[in-house]
Parts: sequence; C-alpha cells; structure tokens
Amino acid sequence: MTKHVKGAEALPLNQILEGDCIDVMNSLPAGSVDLIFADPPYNLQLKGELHRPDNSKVDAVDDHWDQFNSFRAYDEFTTAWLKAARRLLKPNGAIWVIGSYHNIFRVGASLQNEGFWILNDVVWRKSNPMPNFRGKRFTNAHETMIWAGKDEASKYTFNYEALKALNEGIQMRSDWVLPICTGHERLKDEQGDKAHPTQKPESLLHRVLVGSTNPGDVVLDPFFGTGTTGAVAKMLGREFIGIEREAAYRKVAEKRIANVRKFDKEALTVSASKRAQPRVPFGQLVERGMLRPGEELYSMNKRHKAKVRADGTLIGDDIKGSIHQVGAHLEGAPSCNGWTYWCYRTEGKMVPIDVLRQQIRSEMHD
Amino acid sequence: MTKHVKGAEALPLNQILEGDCIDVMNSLPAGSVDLIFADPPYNLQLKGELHRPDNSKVDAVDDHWDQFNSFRAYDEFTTAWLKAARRLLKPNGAIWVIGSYHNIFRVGASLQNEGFWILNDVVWRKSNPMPNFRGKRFTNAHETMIWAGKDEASKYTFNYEALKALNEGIQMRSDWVLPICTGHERLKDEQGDKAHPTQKPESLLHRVLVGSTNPGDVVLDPFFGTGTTGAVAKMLGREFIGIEREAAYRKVAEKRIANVRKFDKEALTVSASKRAQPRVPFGQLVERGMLRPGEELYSMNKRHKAKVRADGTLIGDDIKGSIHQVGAHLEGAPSCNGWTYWCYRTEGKMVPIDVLRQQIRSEMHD
DNA sequence: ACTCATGCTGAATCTCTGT
DNA sequence: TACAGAGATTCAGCATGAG
Repeated sequence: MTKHVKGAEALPLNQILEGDCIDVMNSLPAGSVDLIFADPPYNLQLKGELHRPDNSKVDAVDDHWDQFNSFRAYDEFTTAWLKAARRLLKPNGAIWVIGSYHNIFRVGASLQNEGFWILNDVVWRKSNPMPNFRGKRFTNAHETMIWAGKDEASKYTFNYEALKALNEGIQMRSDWVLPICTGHERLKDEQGDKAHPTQKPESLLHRVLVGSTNPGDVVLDPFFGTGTTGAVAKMLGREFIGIEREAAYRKVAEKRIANVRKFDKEALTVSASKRAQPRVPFGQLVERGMLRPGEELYSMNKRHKAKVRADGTLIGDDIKGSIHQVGAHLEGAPSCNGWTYWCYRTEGKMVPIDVLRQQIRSEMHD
Repeated sequence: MTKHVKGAEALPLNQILEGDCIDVMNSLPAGSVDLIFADPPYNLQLKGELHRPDNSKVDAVDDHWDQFNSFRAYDEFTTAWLKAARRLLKPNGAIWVIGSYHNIFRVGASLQNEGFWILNDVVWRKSNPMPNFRGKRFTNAHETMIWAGKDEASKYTFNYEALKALNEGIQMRSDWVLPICTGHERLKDEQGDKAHPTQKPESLLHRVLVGSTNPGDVVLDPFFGTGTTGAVAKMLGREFIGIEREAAYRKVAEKRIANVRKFDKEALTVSASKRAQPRVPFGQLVERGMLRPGEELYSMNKRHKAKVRADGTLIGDDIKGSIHQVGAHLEGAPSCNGWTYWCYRTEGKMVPIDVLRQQIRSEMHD
C-alpha cells in the first residue's frame, strides 16, 4: 500500500492509493490516464458514501420523497466522481462503468450530462447467475457496462482485430457470455468468507483491456476493491492505478497482485489492424517496377479495365485518377478500395494488387 | 381508426386512437389500465450517411419523430409521457419501456424519478443484428427493456410458471434471445418498402404479455406504430388501446389487426425449439484463464507445437492465426478442427482442448 | 423437387490524415 | 478548421433465380 503522491508531476503507477476516490483523483495530474474502469457502489442506504455536499437533514417525509432524495444524493455522488474522472482522462481516453438496474440508468444519464460520448452499452450475460428464489421476477442474469469516450471527438482505442480473433473470426458483439467469479479465483478473507461482495471475474477485465487499451497504457480504477483491474492489467502489460478506501480490500489486493505474473511479450502481441500498418502509395509499385506504365489492370468482377500511368494514376475509358477514384467511378459507388478492387495478370492468373503492397510491407520489416 | 372518447366513463378498447399520446392519455380515465408497453423514439442523433462494405447505403432512421434538439428536450418529453402513463395505470399496474443506449438511461432515470419501481431490466439479445460496418465499435446486438411497477407497493402480475414453461422448464432469465423482425412478419407499404422503420417482433411482445398480463387485461401502447402490441394482445385474448399520431401507421395497423385471429387455447402452448450446441470461441478459454497467454499447445501427433496469445490466436514457428488455421498450415491440410487437433499439458498428461470447451458448454446449461 | 449462388437488408450516434 | 483524398469495413436470414 502506498500513499498517493501530492503534486502533479509524478504518476503513481502500479500502486493502490488510499482514500476517497474523488479526493485522490483530484490530486493526480489532469489528462494523464488512458482508460478508467469503474465499478461504483450502488447501495442507496449508505449515505455516508454518497458525498452530499450539504449535510442537510431531510425532514420526516413519505417514502416517495425519501426515495427521490436518495436518488438525488446518488446522482450528486455520481456526478462528482465522473467529473473528477473525466479531468484525469487524456483527450483520447475512455471510460467503462459497470452497474445493474439499480444504478446504471442514473450513471448513464450522468455520463451523457457530463459530456462523455457513449460508444456502446455492453451486457455481461452471466452463464451461472443466482436464481430468483421467490419466483417473483426474472432471474437477474446480467449486468450492464457502459463504454464511453471522453467526448464526441475522442479517438478512442478499439482493437477490432484482436476482439474479432477472440471471438473466432466474428466481430465481437455487445453481449458477452462469461461466468461469475467463483472457485479458486474468488478471494477469501482470513475467516474463509468471500473477501469482497462483488468481485468481478478476470475474464471480463481481460476482454475490456485487450479491446480498449494498448500495452503500456495507464488504467485507473477508482473503486479498486480487491483489485481485479490491477491484476489483469499487470498480466497484460498495462500500468494501473488503484484507489480504495477500505484497508481490508487494499490488503487483499496488494497480495493478489504481487502474485500475478506478466505474460510473455510474444503472447501479448495481438492481431493488428490494417490501419496500423505503414502506408504504401500505389506509385511505389510503378517506381519499383512491380507494375509497368502502360500495363493493364482488371477489376475484380472483370467488367472494367484501366491502364497504369508513370505517375501512379490510372486511366480508363473516360476517367483518370487514383486507383480508388477510378474504381469508384466505374462502379458508380461512393468509394472504393482500389487495393482490393484491381488485379494484374501474372503467369496467366489474375492477382489483386494488394499482394504487391504486402510484399513491400514485409520488406519494410526486415 | 376511431376518434378517442372524451369523458372518463368509457374505455375505448381495441381501437387505435389518433393524436399526440400525452393529450390522448390525459383524456382517458385514471387508474384504468393493467399494462403499458412503450416503444418511444430513441433520439438516435445520426449525422452522415453510412455505407456497407459493398457500398450499399444503410436505410437510416431519420424520421422527423426521432428528432430532439437536446438531452433536455428529450428528458422533458420523457417525463411528460411517463406522468400521463402513470396516471392511467391501476394501482397494481406495470409498464415496459424499450430503448437503446441512446435513450434508455434517460428513460430509466425518469422512471425512477416519477416513482415507478423497477422490477427488472431485460435485454433483448438479437440473434441477427446489423453488424458494425466500419469496425469501430462492438456490434450493437441488443436492446434494453425496463419493466417497472407503478410504485414500490404494486402487486404486479408475473406468470412465473408460464414463462418457465416457455423456457423448457428453466426459470426465465433477464436476457432473451430473439430474432429481429424480418421476412413475412415485416409489414410493407404499397410501394413494397418497410411500412415502419422499427417494427418489433411479435415474439418479443408475446413473451411480455404472457409474462406480465392475464387474459382480459387492458394493455395500452402510446407509441403504437404498426401495431405489434395490438396484434399480439388480440391473439392472446388481451384488450388493447393504441395511440398513434401518423395516419399511415394507423392504417397499416388497422388492417393487420383485423386479420389476426385469437389463438385457440391449445395453440398457446408453444412448441419447444431444439437448442443447438452453443458456439464457444477459443478466445474464451484464454479470457477465463483455462489457458494462459504464452502457454504451449501440442498437436495430437506431437509433431508440432504453438503458443497461445492474449487474443485467442496461436503463434507457431512461421505462422499465426486461429487454432484451425495454424493446425491446417502445419499439416499442409486444407482445413483442420483445432478443437480436436490441439492438446494442452496438465498434471503431466496431454489433454485435448475440446475438453475445456465441453466444460464451458456444461456451465452454460446451468 | 432440391441445391447452390447471388443479392438485399436490419433503431447505427460507424475514419483518418495532410493541407 | 474545413476540405479532399486515401483506404478500411459485414453477419444472419430470407428472397430470387439458375442449374
């Protein structure tokens, strides 16, 4: 356990800071965190946790009024920690918040009110939920996570290809089927009771962190509890900052994280997006003699052809321009990826020109 | 189409009332309705056009009724119709509201503020959602419904046994897998285009009405559209009241409901659908910690090995990809079932990874 | 009659960089 | 900061028509 650092210069990485999360967050430098994962409390009875600015006492009131007041207190608490969290985020940072129907609607509305931009709501579908014993409602078999950018303009991190790979080649959906935290993973205290009432499974954080951070990113969890976020961040080679008020939770989390080993570097390399690959202008294929000026290219569907010019543009029957422009014009389409649209002839076969680009890229890695 | 009745004495049953839903609701007698099902505008805030990778244009929901100037304007609208709706409910009445992440958090918070008591949030998991075409977010594969009683004391209707029967003898959960409305069920206008941009599937309303109403109950839908609520209510022997502003939608709904026949009693017994073996992506074994990134897998014939990566892909000597791709490449085969090809080492023995998949599947049936 | 290939569509807040 | 241009991007289900 480490006291948090006063002053804005140093970021206390891979530590669990002690104290109230709003105070601690306000003591850290603005714009320094890549991702926040938050599992806020939603026990409306514990008004002490709820940070009402005025400690005004509510008169004896009917249930409805009292309920309204506890919602209002919860909203004030939510708004306060969200403001502090948003200040900490880098411009392209993002936040995840998890909750149930008791609090998630208030959290979501507050997120929007504070200027966060919701990207998805993601449903954690529990494969082994507790049944509804009295048979009066549906089995409460899911929790809701909200993923939001710092603002509408944020260029948030989204490792599309890695998530698609995790899902065996199909784009990852907004509903995730994962078991609740049980067995060996569930931390126990010295009496053998569960150390924390709502410990989240590491599988959930694995998917969140693989999907929305890169290795080396700073991940902050203002309601750290027994440290699932920190443990998974360490495994995945991300830096974490935890904040937790309760000494008992901090103690369990410290021990837990000390026992975690980071995965191999090789294992952490994740399927990369094409967007991250170096850009190769089409003209290079001509300069390098892979294609010759005057050579003809054919569209995938074989309905069109065009000639390569020395400057790396194409000329068709009634159009000249880039590989993309000519393709789009010929197809009457708003846009066209010329790399996959055009083929050249070699050894009697038609081969997409993207193969030549791949060749150049692989040479660049040598 | 019938004009709504002025005066509080008579309830206009099984009719579609014309006009703004708040005005019409306020003209009906208080405390007269058992259930409200509401599918309000989602306030999507779409900006530009969106094209599929094949360049076809997505038919966006850009209707005038979905336009609001601000969150505040949307909140005022929501609060107003919820107040009118709550007045109409009998003391033991309940409400369902459906929405997406664009609006559901604001709707949920307003419900709580107005004194409704949330019973469950229910997730409609779409079996065939529209993908995310640009690869920038998760597939938006679900919508959220909130089920709430008029107040905390309401003795709401919940047909536990009927729902359990619908679910092959297992308690109904808060996540429902149902397909979107397509094919013959999707209503068309005279031009053959979809009659309504957001028609809901009858299966969804079937489950809502079987679960939370009794035969003869009065069900009100203030955003009636093309009348799915009315059609299913009629089939199930419930009374409905619809409210709809747009004449075109009312016309389609009238015709639709006229063609609906109430089910025979036997027909209400739903045939059990055979459950397919759920697909388990290999990545889940990694997320769940059954295999660790960096761990080595061995081929059945022990001639090859490969390392697990954090995104659920494998990396071999000169190849990376899915368990199937890497297996096929190493064997020089056109395809390979990675589940039976790869083994992991545990307690000195080699065990096929398919054993781990079976473990996950058995958990899913609990 | 049956299979297979092709085409269309669904509540969607859906790009990034250089000039 | 607005604009232009490069270039990256899809799953399930149903309808239609060819073989």
